[in-house]
Amino acid sequence: MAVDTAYDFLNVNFRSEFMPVTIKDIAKEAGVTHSTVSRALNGNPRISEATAKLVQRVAAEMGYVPSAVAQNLHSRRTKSIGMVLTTIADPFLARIVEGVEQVARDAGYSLFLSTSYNHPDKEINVIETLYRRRVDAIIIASMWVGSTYRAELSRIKIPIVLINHLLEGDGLHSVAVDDVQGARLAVKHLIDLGHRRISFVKSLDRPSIYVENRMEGYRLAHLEAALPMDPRLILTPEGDGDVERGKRALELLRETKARAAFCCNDLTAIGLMKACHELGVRVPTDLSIVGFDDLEIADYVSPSLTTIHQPRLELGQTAMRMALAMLEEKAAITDQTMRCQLKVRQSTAAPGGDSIGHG
Amino acid sequence: MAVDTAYDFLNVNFRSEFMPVTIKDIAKEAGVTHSTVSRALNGNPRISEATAKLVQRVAAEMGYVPSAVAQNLHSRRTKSIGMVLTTIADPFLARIVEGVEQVARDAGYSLFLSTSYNHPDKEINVIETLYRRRVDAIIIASMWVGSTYRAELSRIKIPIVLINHLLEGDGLHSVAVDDVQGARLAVKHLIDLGHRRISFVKSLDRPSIYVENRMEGYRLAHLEAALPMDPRLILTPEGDGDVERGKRALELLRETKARAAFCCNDLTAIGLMKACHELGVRVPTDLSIVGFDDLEIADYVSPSLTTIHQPRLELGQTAMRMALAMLEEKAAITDQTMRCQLKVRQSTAAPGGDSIGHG
DNA sequence: TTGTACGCGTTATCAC
DNA sequence: GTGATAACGCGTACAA
Repeated sequence: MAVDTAYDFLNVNFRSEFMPVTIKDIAKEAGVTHSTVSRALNGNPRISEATAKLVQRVAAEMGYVPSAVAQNLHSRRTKSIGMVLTTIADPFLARIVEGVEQVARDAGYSLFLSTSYNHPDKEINVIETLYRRRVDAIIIASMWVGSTYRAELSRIKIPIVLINHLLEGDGLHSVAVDDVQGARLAVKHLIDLGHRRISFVKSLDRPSIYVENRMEGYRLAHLEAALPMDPRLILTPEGDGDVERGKRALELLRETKARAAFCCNDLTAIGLMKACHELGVRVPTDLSIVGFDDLEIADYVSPSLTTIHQPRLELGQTAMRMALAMLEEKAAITDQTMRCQLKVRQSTAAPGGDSIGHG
Repeated sequence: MAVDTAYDFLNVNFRSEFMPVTIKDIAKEAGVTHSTVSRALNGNPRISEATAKLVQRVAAEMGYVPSAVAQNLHSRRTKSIGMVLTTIADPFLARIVEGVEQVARDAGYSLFLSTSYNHPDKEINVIETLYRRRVDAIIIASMWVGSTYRAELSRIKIPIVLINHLLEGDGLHSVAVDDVQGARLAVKHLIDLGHRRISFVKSLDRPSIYVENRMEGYRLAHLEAALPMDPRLILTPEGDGDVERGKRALELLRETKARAAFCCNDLTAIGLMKACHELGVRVPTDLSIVGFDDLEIADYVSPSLTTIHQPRLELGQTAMRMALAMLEEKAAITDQTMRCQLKVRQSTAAPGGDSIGHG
């Protein structure tokens, strides 16, 4: 491997095949000092045209690539930001990451990605690791941290931005979607269609803050329409994963005589739709279904799913921009909350015919 | 901001609120040298119990977190690996990333993620950036690099693993799925069901190597069954995105009198299914459909999609293990190719009734 | 057992 | 214009 193994033991003038070229190597080759090399490569004006050219040529020939590690040590900035998520495979998060990455890259930042798998201990662990690596800021799109580890978080002396997890104070900032408004939109849509018995299908995959907020939206929509709420319409199916719970929801639904269901998220809605297909319940004729999230998949299923659009890409972009603003110590940063949008597709319609309870 | 602004101009004994604690700070506080601190914190045995305890206590009190940057500079290893993908939002890639991340994390490595958006220049750019950051290895699940930039790649003197892009020689290694075998499985399944006119729906989102291989599997399956191939059955729908092209495929299919379609990937298949639903073509009664990839979504649509399972998680895990092996300079690394599996679901059945061309 | 000195690869501040 | 030299934060031979 070594080019010069004979002098290996001297640990001098020695280059292994895998050791990157350094400015010292270039200096030796070009017959100048390493500081001259540094200047030549960084376009320092007070340097002779000749040596500049020479150094640059030698550097290119030797395939020199500067070490960001060394630069970071000096500048005390890594130009990298850490992102923690529950899991990358979550289609909801993927698009958020994309937004973060876009803005980060345009600003010259790289992205450290790590997952916590919804395990609180792992999550705080991951954050510590990111801090060791001296990322300039951390963006968290994970569920536990905010609520469980505020004390630990306050020890981390770098900007932290939480996504979809509003928290006030302590220098923690966040960007989130307005769940209440979104849910209200969804339920209002069903009410406008003429539905009067609308079920709310809860999901348990995410912490209750979501469910609570969306439930609140459900309540407000009823209030506005002066529609009474029946607690029996609030469903909490058991099962492994959102889709499975969505499937299970159909049995529960049959007993409620509801003709419309607002599901806590798209995956739950899709599970419910699948159960409908298998048991011959027609969507939307027999049952109207609304989801929440607007995953890509919502447009792929048949019938396509009416749902609440979360600006996920923008969520990520905004979070990263907020982190950048904090790094530049701009004016006071204010938490952002973004509005949702109703996407009417094919899974909702006016009620007609018999209820599924008697179908 | 500064704790001690009065001495700011001296640039000595000065700690800003955002400067992380260093071992020197601890040393000063504990009345020892920084090397003693280093030893105490790293569990060096030859150090007095008393000072060890003291240093550790002070370190904890000051909230010391070692700088990986400085450690890396010394060890010349960053314990991080870089991963480049076309886009994070691709559900196919997401699961691969998950596999990589799992193995990486268990081995104490962090993951740098960057995207190339299928833009060759951006891709080589991204790789250079990763190399500057001195990642220990690079894993590429992107399409262009291997074919277009072999010369540039050979300059990067760290282990590189390609996913789903077999390339021989030059120290480049790869792990890939056996597309030919997978496609063969898919088409054989349709033939076994009794189909004799099977369409192959191409997709253009990915480089031709995939299409070629899957086409080859299609050919082999026909050969084995002594079934003649009709070139008119090879469809290349135009459109923006796999799903859209899948939809467009239906018009083309109607002219072929085919009763079965093997789609190049799941998204194309799902587009086709959607078009079928909209135009009243029954799946699988009128048309059997097989996809390729086994995305999560394949199980969510109705009817669920018969497809070829790619071990995506394992693909990522294997790639990362291969990178680790190369880092440890184990015995010669051999490229891996993994087998696919047929997942029979609801979108395929024996042909019956009229063809969709006359429906 | 602990302190001193040096190196890791860069940048920056001095001199000359 | 260029060469020493220090510094960034940490680890570690060597000396004491």
